[in-house]
Amino acid sequence: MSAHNPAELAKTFEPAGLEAKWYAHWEQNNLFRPERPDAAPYTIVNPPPNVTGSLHIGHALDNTLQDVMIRYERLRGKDALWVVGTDHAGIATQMVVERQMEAKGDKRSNYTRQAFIDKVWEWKHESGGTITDQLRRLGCSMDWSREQFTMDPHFTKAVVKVFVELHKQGLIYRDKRLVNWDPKLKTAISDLEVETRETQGGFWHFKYPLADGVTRDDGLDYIEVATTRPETMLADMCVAVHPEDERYKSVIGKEILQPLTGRRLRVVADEHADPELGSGAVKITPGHDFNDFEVGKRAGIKAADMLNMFDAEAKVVQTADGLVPAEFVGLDRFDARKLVVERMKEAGFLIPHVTKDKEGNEIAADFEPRTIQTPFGDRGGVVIEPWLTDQWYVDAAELAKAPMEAVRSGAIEIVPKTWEKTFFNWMENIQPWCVSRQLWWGHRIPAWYAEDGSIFVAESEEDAQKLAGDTPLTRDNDVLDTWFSSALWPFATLGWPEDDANPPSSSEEGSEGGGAAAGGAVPAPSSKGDHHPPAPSSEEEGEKKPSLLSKHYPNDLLVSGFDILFFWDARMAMQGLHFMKEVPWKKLYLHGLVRAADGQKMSKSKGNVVDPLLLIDKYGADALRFFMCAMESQGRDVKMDERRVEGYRNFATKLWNAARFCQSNGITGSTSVAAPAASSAVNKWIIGEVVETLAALDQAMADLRFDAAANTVYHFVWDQFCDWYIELVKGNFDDETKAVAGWVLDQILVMLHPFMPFVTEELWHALSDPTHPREAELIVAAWPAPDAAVDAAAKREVEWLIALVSALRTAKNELGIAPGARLEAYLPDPSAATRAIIDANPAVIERLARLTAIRFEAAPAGAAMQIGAGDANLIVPLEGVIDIAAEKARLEKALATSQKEAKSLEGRLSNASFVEKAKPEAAEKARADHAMHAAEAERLAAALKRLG
RNA sequence: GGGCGUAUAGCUCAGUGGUAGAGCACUAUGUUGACAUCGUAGGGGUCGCAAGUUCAAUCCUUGCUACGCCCA
Repeated sequence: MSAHNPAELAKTFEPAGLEAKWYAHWEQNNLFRPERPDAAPYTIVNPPPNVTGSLHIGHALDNTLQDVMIRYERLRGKDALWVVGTDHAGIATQMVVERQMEAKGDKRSNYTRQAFIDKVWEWKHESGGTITDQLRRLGCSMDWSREQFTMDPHFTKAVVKVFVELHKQGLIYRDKRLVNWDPKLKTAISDLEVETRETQGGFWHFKYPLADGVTRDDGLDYIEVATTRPETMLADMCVAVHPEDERYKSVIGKEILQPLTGRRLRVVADEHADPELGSGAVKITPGHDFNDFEVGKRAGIKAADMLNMFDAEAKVVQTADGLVPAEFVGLDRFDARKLVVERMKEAGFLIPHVTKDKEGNEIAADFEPRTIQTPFGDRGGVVIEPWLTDQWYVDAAELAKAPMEAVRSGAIEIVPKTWEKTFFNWMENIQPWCVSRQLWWGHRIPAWYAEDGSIFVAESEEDAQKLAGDTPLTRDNDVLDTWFSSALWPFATLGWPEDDANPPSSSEEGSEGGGAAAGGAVPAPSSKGDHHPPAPSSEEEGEKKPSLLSKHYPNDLLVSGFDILFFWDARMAMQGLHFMKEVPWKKLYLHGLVRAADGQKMSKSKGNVVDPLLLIDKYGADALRFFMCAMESQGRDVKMDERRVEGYRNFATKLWNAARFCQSNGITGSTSVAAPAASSAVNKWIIGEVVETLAALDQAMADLRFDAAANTVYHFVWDQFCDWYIELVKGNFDDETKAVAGWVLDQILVMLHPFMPFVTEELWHALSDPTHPREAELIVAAWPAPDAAVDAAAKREVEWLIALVSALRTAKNELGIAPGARLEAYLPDPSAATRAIIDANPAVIERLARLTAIRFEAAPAGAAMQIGAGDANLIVPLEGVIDIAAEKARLEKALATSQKEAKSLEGRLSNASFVEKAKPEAAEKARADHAMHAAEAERLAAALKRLG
């Protein structure tokens, strides 16, 4: 059915051309999601990349793993849906557009809100598709016909509904509290968006004089306080001491006269003050410090009364009591810090930090140097200012209950399991989630305010107005945290809240590209084999199809980096369970980071980023994908190793050449899913190897062991099929062998397809039998169902031949005999089985073992080498050919090895407690191994003796 | 300070209660009806350190050391 004629394969495998060709073919023919209404669903939603983003190496890992799963399940006959889309990424996108404006000397404030938003949409239409094109280059088989965007109208509807519902349930509320304020971006951010970094700062000590002539028990008329942020003293409201601290007990309740502002600060007792730390007394600025906020509240100060000394850019403003000296107003926070210290020092209230130099002289400094844990905004990169504002909060602790239960009960399985602890640790200590952002780009909060300050939350302005009566309303200016909307991804992308079978899509091309494309009658492979998972019983004619949402929610799997476990995964679990009453996905697979070759985190500033697109250009997408899978063992970061990518490109070439060789021998693709009938041992053997490989592969996939899966196929293709099967059958392409080889090659292509989709699809068509063309593209072919068993006798036979050939090659190599030298062997008294093998395989013995004959009689006297294979010991006369000393050395070395092994096992077997306590199978194996090594040693000793 | 993870061949990594494997690199070599992006053969590891459990520990337990990550 392919338009691509099977033609003779080119001598070299060139990935670039065939990648573009096949991707376009798949997408145009709707093969990423063929119509399979009756098949069991399999669903993954893609972590939506930022619309501003471009493909980085982490995306390559994350999406490769998902594509492998989707292609695997599609091949297994499922209705595999991989939802794709992009995230509107509030801050990031707004920053990109603002930066563009800045470059033109323009700025956001030159525009109305709506005009700016129009500009962002303009940008999105022009440049927002970069990453989706790049995902295509990686070969990702997403359902592009339903591409989503978190600012799509249907998505907005879902976001609004969620907000209104949660508000109704009291799970979203407005509160005045300290938030993490980013003074550069001028917005609140959530605690997760704050990055704590160590900075070099200082610890300043000050005298805070007691007011009204009060003195402490020790006679001092001041309290010493220390701070890392002296500027905040402009908004100090009290001084806290520990209630049990004897030094200060007598002054609790008395007042301090703050030297700079002249504000009277009460001395309060609070356990937050640590007597062991510094002087044991702390100045309290409830409006600008999270700890102080709590102390202030305990001291009876209401949030509304807490003094604020900063504006949105963290410049000093006058406090409500008007006590900030005029010279400070308008200063940046760091300039204010300098001036505060200066003025305090001038007034004699700075207590210098005294150290001694080498000579013992005292040196006084203004402050004690200290490493400070400083909060930075992860987007803006500036120091976060705790700021007292009204914001919207989600009661995360309440929403966290269901996800925790789901993980506990196993309804959500976290893979690898080690992440469970981290998940619980965060969920159990979760804080209210600040979801309002002071931005223009995003989902505007559906809340309206009356003039008296009362709030109306509703799905539309109309509804809000109904609630409010005829008071004029103004809408909340803020938008929601981007993660608030992406938390709805697993169900809002499937049509919630409409729950329509054909939910809206944002893709303009969607309706044309999707559906039953012309000629797209792709057979559902589930009809081809009985190994497929049972499909749900087909609907009655005319009965309504199950909706997309009901069919594909819960999703089967989510694949994400562990770095977004809290940001995204946990929040999806919260919203999914709350609104759908079911888990968003059954399994959560967390992978690590892709690190640079030296183990460092990749970052633009370090300049060590590896561009996956360049790797694709250089080695092909298949090689990069295979690398990602082969390196993805659970629980470890992937270290970038370009040479390994190269190695997997070589692997693709190897397969290519093997296919080319088969093709040139008249081998074509198979028409049967079941293995062809085979009579020869070699053919029976390779069929059995397919059966074993398939079982190992399926197990690895079930375990989500991508490394094991990739390595299983790799070794089968290279070590079994190329190195031995092809070599064993060379020169003997009878009809049975052609059929078996063609079938095996087909199984290889199918098993490898999830990992290397491009080269396998190309070969699939290249090998198509012109008289029986392929029914379908490989991407929608049937997963192997050999319907065959491992033939133990054939396996023994082929393994014996392999052992013989290997032993001969090794011996020749070690004795310096030309590998191609044709020799003659003697095997007196062969076992019946061995003799049968030899009799049945003259061609192999002649061509691979390079033996002109094996004579079942005693060898003539003279120099000879000894070749062991299984129970047989062949004597290969080498009169005049070899150096006797070399052969002796070789045998002695082998003898030593065998004796060492035998001795070690003998020691174990003669240990009474081993025999008594070891597992029977362990003892049995030890006995068998011992017998084997002992016999080998005996054989080698005899051989040595013959050499004299 | 709390939590998690990692330490196995020169490098990147698998793995198992019965004394270790892969890819790359390295050494030697190039004969057979695809493949030098290849073939053939080979060398290479007291499985971080110490103690314990066990007939037996690279694997289990504890401690230590080093590195990494997350949280406070």
